[in-house]
Amino acid sequence: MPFTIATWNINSVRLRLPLLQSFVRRYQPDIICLQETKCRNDQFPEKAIRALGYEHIALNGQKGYHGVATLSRFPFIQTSVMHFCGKGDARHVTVMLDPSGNGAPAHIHNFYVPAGGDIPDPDQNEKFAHKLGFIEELRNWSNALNRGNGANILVGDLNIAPLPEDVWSHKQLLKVVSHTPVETEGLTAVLEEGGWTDSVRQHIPAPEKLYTWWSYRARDWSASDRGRRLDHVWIHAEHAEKVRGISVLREARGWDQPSDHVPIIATVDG
DNA sequence: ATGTCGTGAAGGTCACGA
Repeated sequence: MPFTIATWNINSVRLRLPLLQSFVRRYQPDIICLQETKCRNDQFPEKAIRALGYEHIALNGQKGYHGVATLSRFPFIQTSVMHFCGKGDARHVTVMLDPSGNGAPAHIHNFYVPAGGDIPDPDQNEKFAHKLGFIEELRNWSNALNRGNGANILVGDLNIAPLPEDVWSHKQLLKVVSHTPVETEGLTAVLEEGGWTDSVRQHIPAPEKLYTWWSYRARDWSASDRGRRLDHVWIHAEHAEKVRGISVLREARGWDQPSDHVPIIATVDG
């Protein structure tokens, strides 16, 4: 049986709990990977989320910033969190589950890569240095990953728009953090060396423009449409055909009190 | 392109991160 996985940078799970509830009622994903939950684990609205049908919740939160959570209708066989760049930042959680019960459990890796600040120079900007360091550690982790029998699926807000068609203007964003060559080449190296497939672009190929984030600062986000594709769904190439469909919920940017990111939903053969 | 958000600690607004 196919199952669905959503990834969504929700920009505060407590503020947007009503939005999460209406998202669930409308789309009923089996697994939801959230980023920027912005709360400690003991502040996470677990009861409300269990009431939505997600009995299994893996948390890696911290006060005020960052934070990831994976919500599931299926039980976890195992969960783990990693810390990158010698920091305690809450930017990763992996869950292992077996939706089809076929003994080949899937690993779902949920990431929130540092945004990287404004100046794209690691010598002038510690946040950009942190972002590059994080990508390097992600690459090492990905290259060393034990693949096992089941699929590995990597999702989240990677804060990098790798392709020219992943931003509203390739030329105008080459010096803007999220689309600089050192970032796009770094992320592409993680993808290629790790043997991953970019499932979103497999289903919605370039040169079609595709975005998952639009700034809050635009007067009219939809009319100006100056977006970036910062959120991703990857699967190892040998399992790529298991991803049957991808939908990027652009409409979610127009919901009341929206996140600046929209959800992506992947349908996966179990 | 500096416009808008969310959080936290104040303290009835601001600094910070995005």
